[in-house]
Amino acid sequence: MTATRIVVVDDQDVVRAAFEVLLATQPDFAVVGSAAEGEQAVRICRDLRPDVVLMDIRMPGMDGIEATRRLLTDPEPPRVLILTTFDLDEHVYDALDAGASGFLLKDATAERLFDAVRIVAAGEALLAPTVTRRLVAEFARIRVRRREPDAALQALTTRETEVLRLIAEGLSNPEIAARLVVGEETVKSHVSRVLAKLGLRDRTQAVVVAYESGLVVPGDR
Amino acid sequence: MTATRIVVVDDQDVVRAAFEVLLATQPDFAVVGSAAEGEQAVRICRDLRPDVVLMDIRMPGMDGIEATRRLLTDPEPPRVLILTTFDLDEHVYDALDAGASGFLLKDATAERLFDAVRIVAAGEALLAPTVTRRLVAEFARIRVRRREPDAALQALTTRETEVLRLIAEGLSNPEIAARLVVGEETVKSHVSRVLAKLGLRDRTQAVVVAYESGLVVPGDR
DNA sequence: TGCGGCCTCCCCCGCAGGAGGGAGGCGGCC
DNA sequence: GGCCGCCTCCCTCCTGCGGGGGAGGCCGCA
Repeated sequence: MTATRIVVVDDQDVVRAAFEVLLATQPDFAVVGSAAEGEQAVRICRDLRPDVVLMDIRMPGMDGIEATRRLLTDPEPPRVLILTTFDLDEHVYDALDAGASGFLLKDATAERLFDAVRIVAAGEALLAPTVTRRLVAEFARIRVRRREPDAALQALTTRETEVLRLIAEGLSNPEIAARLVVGEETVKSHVSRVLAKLGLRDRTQAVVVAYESGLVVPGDR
Repeated sequence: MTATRIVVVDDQDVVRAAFEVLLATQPDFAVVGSAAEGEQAVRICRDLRPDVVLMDIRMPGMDGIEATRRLLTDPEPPRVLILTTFDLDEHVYDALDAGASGFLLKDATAERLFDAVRIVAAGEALLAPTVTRRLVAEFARIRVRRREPDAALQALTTRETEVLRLIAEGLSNPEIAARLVVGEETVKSHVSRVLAKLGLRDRTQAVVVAYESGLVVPGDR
């Protein structure tokens, strides 16, 4: 098996050199190039086609996030391993969005760095636990909501739920009546019962409940 | 530095034995125990206090997900590395939710397994790229919406946006007036201008726009 | 200096929408 | 058979909201 081809991107010469030396101690790694800035990194990777790019975020000129985004547009992009000083860095999510495969704190041990590069090169993703926790938390939030709308909504009849959903589309009573092909009076009594059952004052609050309960999900229309 | 203490949980004796032998080849690993089922795994971990648990998902009796959940209730829980046969396994998200630190395909190479254990032991999280991609995609969906609500909303002044946000909380005009410490008439004119600028008929539609545009995100309250 | 945008407050008007009743038809369940 | 829940429709009352004006004060910009 051939060595993992690596490019190091960091604006600080010392840091860059340190990583290069460190990585060179591993027989299965080959540092094929380096860059001090995003624009340069993109150009170099286009030529050298590394397997993994160690990418600093904060750099003069094009930053690591944008560089990552550019790199990922390539049909056969390298894996990008982001190096951050603080793992709570705001940019972490932007980097994920840009397509980074992982994060590593700059103060990680050499062994950790080696493991990380190998993991990322193999196509896995590596995340700091705090990041994962937040990601998972966000994700769990969506899923939980998606499977069980909300206790209170269970009290509604199918027709009432239907009406609530239409309210949450911003329809007026006459419009809902037209949509359901019933009289407006009918709609009004449905609406009244929905509000009563949910303990709400007006249809505006009903819309809020519809969204917050997960009965209606943004973007589903 | 002491060896990483590992417990292997898998209902198939052969698999369990294979992992034990494999892990034993590494000087920095120490397999301290194993279990064939969730209940047993929880009990064993309580006594042996391993650093990492290699956990199969599908098992008779208590499955890996539930076992993970139980293990994580411990004040100083072990890191759980889930072993799946297919990384598209439905349970992946449940496992993340339960607190697993990572996933590994059972057909991974020995080196990958070793790296994975070390990574997880160090407190990082390891995810298969497909899982990460889906997680990040979900997450990005939320964020994208969060940073750039919508073109039309840009036309609103800060005060108008503020009012829209309060409308989207289900507040009436008098309530908004109280909240902003201004007259109700003021609120009415703000509301009117919001509706006019966004081309809406009533506040109900304004709530819909607030959610659909991402100005307001379900669960943020 | 004047202009324009924003926030503030005020007026009148019309109406959709919500409260609070009642009532009939239909289906399922006991 | 009788009861009950759901869907349907009807009535009155009235208030909250939105439309359509106007107006004054403040600030930033030209």
